[in-house]
Amino acid sequence: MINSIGLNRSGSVWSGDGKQCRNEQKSKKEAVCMKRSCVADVLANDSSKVLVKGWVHNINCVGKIAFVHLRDRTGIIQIVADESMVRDLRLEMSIEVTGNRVVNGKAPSGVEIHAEAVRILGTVYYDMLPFGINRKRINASLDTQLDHRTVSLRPARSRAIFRVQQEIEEAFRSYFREHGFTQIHTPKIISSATEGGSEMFTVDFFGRRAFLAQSPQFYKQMMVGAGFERVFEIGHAYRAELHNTWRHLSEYVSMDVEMGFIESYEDLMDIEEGYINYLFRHLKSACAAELEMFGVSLPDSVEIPRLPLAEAQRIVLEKYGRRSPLSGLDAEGEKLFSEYMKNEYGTDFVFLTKYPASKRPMYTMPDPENPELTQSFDLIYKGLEITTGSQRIHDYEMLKSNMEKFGLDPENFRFYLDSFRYGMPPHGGFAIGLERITMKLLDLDNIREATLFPRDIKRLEP
RNA sequence: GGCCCGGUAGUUCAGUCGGUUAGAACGCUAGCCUGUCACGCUAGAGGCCGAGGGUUCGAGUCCCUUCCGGGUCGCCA
Repeated sequence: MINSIGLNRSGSVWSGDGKQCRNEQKSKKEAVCMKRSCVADVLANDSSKVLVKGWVHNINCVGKIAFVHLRDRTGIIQIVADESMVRDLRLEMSIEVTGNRVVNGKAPSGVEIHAEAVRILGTVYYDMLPFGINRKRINASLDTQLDHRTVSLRPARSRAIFRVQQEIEEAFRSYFREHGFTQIHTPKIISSATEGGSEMFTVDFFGRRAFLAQSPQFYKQMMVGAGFERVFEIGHAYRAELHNTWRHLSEYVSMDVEMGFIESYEDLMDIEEGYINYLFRHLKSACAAELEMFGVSLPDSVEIPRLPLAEAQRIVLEKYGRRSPLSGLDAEGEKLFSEYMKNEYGTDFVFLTKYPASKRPMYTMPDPENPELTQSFDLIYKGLEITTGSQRIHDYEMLKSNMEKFGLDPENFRFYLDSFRYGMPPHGGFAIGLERITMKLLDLDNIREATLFPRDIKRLEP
């Protein structure tokens, strides 16, 4: 049943001739008493009269009959109303609608609401939306979308990325807790560089020079030594590097792991491989709809090949004629090598091991067979490095002399080094870039899509 | 930061050899249309061509500077 009701700017309901009429008063009263239903519930559950709240996703008038698509966090439903009832609606207003739930094959989702009353809850103040968001894809550049983040996140597809990201984090937390790890939070304002120093943000800390942590490295190692044995942290890391690429952020979420009493760095790869398998199982049940939205199907189990970096470099050179830098593979090399692994072994993942000592931080354990190399690894996923890890040096004297070998003054790392004087066990760890794994899992083109408010060399707002 | 490419309507883009009043699609506004779902039809509004300087009778178009964006390298998750 469709009534002729107009709306004034303040959002109250009036009849067409300006007199508030009894029926509408009644339905407004009902709206106040009724409990709000989410769109997904209305679609799923059989109930005659409903109250829904959400945003105006689309308005489409055919003669005197109006089709308004209302979007809330759970979905989109079609509202059918008289054209006069929705005359004052504009896209993206927040509204509430009371009406009758009707099963109708002609409705996009099979169910629609025949409106009795429409009320504006939150009006809009724009001449023009910055870009359309009610089509299959947003037709605006990523940069434009990021400038208007509260608009670009509105389509379900945009928000689905962060639902998946939440579950990646959730799986990380539950997997490592199940394996005896303790979640920690370490300081982000720190006094010294962990691995270099040039790429850190400086902070004025009450007149002293401080830095934003580029990694929780020192502190997570110290917590292994402090008796936790196994720790993990999910927190921001900061990099002041002067690059602007699809895979870099100045502020990103690092999922860090550090594990004591290991036999070798193989233990670290074992546990990370376990996490990847756990994660995929978790996502398949927790995010089935989101994965489908992105056309992603995950394997039931993943076995990750491990091979030395030098071997990968040789393959990239021999198969693709591309020379690699000493430090590893460049972006193109990582892509080519991932292609090779996909074709030869049918896997999206590969552990590259034994990076050269000169290209790894001073705390990395050298390879006993070749001191030029290290007990280290990267995890490459779909052509992108998503993890760096290694066994660490746990002997005080060895660590101290390695610092000197790297041209660093051990005095500058006193607080870190001192913690190695009290029986530090053999240990190691790794970190997974949360936005990177999210991006690759959903086959996104740019890491900024997997970040609510990305920070990069050019972007400090919003 | 180095190198390469770009910046034209709200958005995404076209714009020939430097030459009249700068175009399209979507979006927006008004009107018509009772089952739309990329609705349809008619009309309309919307531009300091990123900014600044230069060459020229004349610059969206050529040159310089600068800002912004895309790619890439070193580095990294």
